[in-house]
Amino acid sequence: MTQYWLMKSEPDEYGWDDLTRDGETKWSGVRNFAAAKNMRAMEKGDLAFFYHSRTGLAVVGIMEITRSHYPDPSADNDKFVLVDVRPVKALVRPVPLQEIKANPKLSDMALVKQSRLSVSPVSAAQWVEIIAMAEK
DNA sequence: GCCAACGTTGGC
DNA sequence: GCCAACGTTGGC
Repeated sequence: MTQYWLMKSEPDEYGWDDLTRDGETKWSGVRNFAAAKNMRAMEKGDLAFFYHSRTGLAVVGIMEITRSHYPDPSADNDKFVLVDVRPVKALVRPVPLQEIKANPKLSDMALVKQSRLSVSPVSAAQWVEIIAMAEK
């Protein structure tokens, strides 16, 4: 069963355009236990939204997890992991945080409830809802 | 750029 | 093991 996720990055640091240019990237730099736990739960083939934080504030694209978690060589212990991701496609229209917050169907999203969590789970219903919003 | 929220660290 | 201090994130 495919699981769904949402992963944040600041577009100034590493944005959707960088990912599409690279074709694939290692999702690194996560130093938060809750986020790392979510990364450990990811499986190859899972899908994830790419969210632009700070200066973008919108869900912009869809990624696929191409490699499940493995140790982060830049971490000084084994608590933190990496996954590999590739871009699947950009959303027809980016879905802004404002609209997500305004949508009662999405009020339970970790993105809304726990804004600082950089890697969070998305339910199938939430996933479908955001795709629908992008196609409006 | 500011600051609130919250996760982590470290002294006790 | 608790909790105050500190650091980081991310919306505004």
